[in-house]
Amino acid sequence: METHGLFHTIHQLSRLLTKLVNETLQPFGLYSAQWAVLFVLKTKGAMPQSALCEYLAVEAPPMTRTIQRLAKQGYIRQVPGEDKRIKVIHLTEKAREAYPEWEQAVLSMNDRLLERVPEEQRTLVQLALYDWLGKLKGDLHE
Amino acid sequence: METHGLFHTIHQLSRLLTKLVNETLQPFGLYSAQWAVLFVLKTKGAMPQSALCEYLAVEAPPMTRTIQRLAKQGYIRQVPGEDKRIKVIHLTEKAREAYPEWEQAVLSMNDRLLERVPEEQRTLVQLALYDWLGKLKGDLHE
DNA sequence: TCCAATTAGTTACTTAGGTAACTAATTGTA
DNA sequence: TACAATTAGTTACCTAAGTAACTAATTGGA
Repeated sequence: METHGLFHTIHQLSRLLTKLVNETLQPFGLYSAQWAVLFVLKTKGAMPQSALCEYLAVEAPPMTRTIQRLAKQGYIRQVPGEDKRIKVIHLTEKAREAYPEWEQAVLSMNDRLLERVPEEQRTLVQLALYDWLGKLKGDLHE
Repeated sequence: METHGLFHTIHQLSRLLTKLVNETLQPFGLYSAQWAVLFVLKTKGAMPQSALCEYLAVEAPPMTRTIQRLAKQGYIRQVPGEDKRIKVIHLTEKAREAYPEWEQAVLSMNDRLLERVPEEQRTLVQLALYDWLGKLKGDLHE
């Protein structure tokens, strides 16, 4: 198991986790990319679209699409900022009402996914990956 | 940094790694999904398309597409098996000739990506993730 | 033996992400 | 101040992976 093994494992994990979250959210008509946005808005409050991109480390075009779908579903509002280029994204009342149910489903799924990983190991892996990601992103901008 | 953090980190890593490999392979007109197939064929030898799917943990339709593109580029041949449903995928001579150059580029990129991660930590994370992935896949089939 | 069930692969359509090229608004500078 | 450069967001088109529904070949059971 050399470098290929690690990369392949990460890709597989990423795909599998997305798939399981999608299954969890299916009853609510949501997909993982939409959930990520809703979660950030609920946790951090309303923010410009560009801030959502930065926070989720996603380029602008996919964010535009996700935002547009959420708007169509009535879960967010796009409020023009005083800088007229900016769209500030707000959760709607409809989203705030439904949110606890979504969150409950996702959190209990997450717990189920992680219950087989010992707490200590989990933290260790998390820190190591986070650190590695940071270094990689740092390398890119130099 | 709770469960969301870990999942988000894994997704970001996966996307970033794919992106960097794609950049590495761009001069050769290859993409990461194609490289994965070429690597397996070179390492394990010719095999049916279904075996490639299983090995790379990818569903049949994306594999069909990748195979078709590789065939169009002249890097693989699809040889009908004695069971006429099966297509056995072989590397062509053209692919074998170019392979060392591809491999050199990818391996040196991989080394560069991992050079900032201490050897010991790397092994530890690799084993932990591999173990976790195995448990998750096990849970699915029960 | 013959027909139902399974298997290998394909086709059509979906989510999710990326880059390049664009528009409109704003900022900075000669 | 006027115009160039930058920024926010969109549009068009790309890779990559997924599901559902299909065809063709093979296997197994009544």
